[in-house]
Amino acid sequence: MRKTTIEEVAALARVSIKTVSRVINDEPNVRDTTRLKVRDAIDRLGYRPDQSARRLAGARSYLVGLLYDNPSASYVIDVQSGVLDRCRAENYEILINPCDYKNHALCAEIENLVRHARLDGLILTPPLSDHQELVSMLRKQLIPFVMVAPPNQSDPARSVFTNDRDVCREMTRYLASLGHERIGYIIGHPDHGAVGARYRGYQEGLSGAGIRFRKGLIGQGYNSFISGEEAARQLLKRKVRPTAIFAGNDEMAAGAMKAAHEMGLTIPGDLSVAGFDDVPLASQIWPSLTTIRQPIRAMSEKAADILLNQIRGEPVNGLQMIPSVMVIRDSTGPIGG
Amino acid sequence: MRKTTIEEVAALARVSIKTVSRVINDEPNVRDTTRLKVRDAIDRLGYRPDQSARRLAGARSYLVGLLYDNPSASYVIDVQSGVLDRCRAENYEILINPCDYKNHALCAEIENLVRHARLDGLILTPPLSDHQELVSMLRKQLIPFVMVAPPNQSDPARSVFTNDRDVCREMTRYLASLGHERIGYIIGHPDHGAVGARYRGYQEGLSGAGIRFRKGLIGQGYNSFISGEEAARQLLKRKVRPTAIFAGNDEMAAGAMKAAHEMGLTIPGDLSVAGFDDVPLASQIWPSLTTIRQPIRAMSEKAADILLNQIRGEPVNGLQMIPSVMVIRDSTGPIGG
DNA sequence: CTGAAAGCGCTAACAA
DNA sequence: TTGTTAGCGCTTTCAG
Repeated sequence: MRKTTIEEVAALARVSIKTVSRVINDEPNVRDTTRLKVRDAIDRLGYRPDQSARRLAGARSYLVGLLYDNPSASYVIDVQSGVLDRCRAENYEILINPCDYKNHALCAEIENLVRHARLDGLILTPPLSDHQELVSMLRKQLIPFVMVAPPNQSDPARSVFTNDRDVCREMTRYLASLGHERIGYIIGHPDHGAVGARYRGYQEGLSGAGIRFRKGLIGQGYNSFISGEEAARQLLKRKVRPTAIFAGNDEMAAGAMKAAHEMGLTIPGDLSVAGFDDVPLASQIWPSLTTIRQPIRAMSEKAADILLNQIRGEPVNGLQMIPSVMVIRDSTGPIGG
Repeated sequence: MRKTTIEEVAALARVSIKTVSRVINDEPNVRDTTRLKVRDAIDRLGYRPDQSARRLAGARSYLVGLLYDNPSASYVIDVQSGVLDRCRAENYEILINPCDYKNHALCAEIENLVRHARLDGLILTPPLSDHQELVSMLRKQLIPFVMVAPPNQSDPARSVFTNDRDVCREMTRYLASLGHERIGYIIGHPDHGAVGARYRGYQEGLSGAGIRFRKGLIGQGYNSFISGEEAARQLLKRKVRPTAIFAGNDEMAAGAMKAAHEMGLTIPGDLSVAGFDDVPLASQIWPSLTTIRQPIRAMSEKAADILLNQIRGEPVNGLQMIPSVMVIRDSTGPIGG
């Protein structure tokens, strides 16, 4: 069974192929009755336009690139499925493209990729959304793009945010409400844009609860398990050790838990631990991790929406913010509990 | 800067476009000197053929589909990156396609996908490699495909294996060598083909160590954390409880660890636990999990190789087996240790 | 509002 | 061993 082509649709609908093309592309200047007739023929034949032919003939490629350099597999999978859903629904394909954000030639490579694969647009996820050089290049080249969780709100029309800061403030206050006063914090990788917002949320949470900020309770991590473990070990070795540790992501929180275990501390009895992201790990360690669920899938769907609109030249509505929510599990509890 | 086309290459090399086409496609019947001349022109111009045009004109699409329905994000990401590497190197693109293996219309959908996207071939990962209906459909339709870790060796030319059974035997004997005699086993999801081989390896390991197989030490899981937790809880409630538990994957092993912790058992003091896969979780829980590292990336690269060869009609060499290896960490130790 | 004709950049026959 | 000529299925002019 051969694929049905635009000609067969045109024949069945008794119009020219150009009219069919107009209908396919939602172009104006087609009488409603004609449009209906064509739509009907399309349905009856199960016709779907050939992407290669459209790409070759037209200006658009119906292809968007998805750029990522994220060590968290579950993050990437969530982003992919969100974007896939949206794009397939609109007959766009996605080109997944793992990157190395430290690669000095990254900009050139991406520019090349866009040109060669004729990408209609790009979706950037952290830490690529934080890559200033890349972002300015795209702006300069007028390449449509959208950023998931960029570090600031300077380009809201091309961004999807979550409320890192608010929810971190909330988490800190929650820990305080359990009686904790020495609440440590492990900062994430400095190259990661959301890191600042989360840290600020923590600080605000402290002051909101009337707790003094202490530099000595802050550790620097790099988003990895091992970095969290090391940072926590330092914090826990102090004379006045924290009774709670809030880490900038779940991997570091898990590392902190390991450090605590190895030092003979029980969780949450001697130490409460909280993370951020709600990766699968969070519910698979013991005790299960109190954390913050980031709406990754919803954010990526929204990002795809924005990008497709942008590509079509349609207006993009206001600030896109999808809230993260706290998930309280077993790794946090009342002080001395 | 417009993209350079085959015509410009032909002009520079002073040959016809057909000759350039022959060189691009590694076709025979081109004099070596001509081939060199053309290659040189291609390099000088930085020419790369337009995929859409090739797809439209030719029989091949330079597109392969990657099918998966796997809850483990790290597994999928590893497969993707292995396949991507190989395919991009050969100028093939991949179409990632999450599936639902329980969907009754799956076969029809895949058939449709192949036809509509004009896929040159398909890579199946578990549990899709175990989907008999799908596999026979592909065979019948003469659609090139390759299976990662299929349930049996009935079609070695289209398969990449690992030595599940051998390495599970080895792990079981390792546990026995630590003094364990009551070694429990949690079976994975029955729909998953590798499950049988792993279980058999366990049984062989027992008899190899001179330990009697006891039905009462076997639990049925479904590859998920929670199923492992429940199965382990049953096993540990028995009057003569196991001193070691070997689970068919890491998630279930983590679930078993949770059950043990909640029952007040220490690991590995009271209970040794081992898993399979070496997902990131394995090194991020406490104590870190003794497990078996599956060479997912290497297997998928090999799978891509096999598929591309098959597509080109080149011969496929013998049985492809890439061994898994044991990774001993802290969740296993001498009995009563 | 609709249609005819000219490509997009390449591969597939077929000729030479 | 090489070149010529038709398309592949669609979008884009440009004319009606």
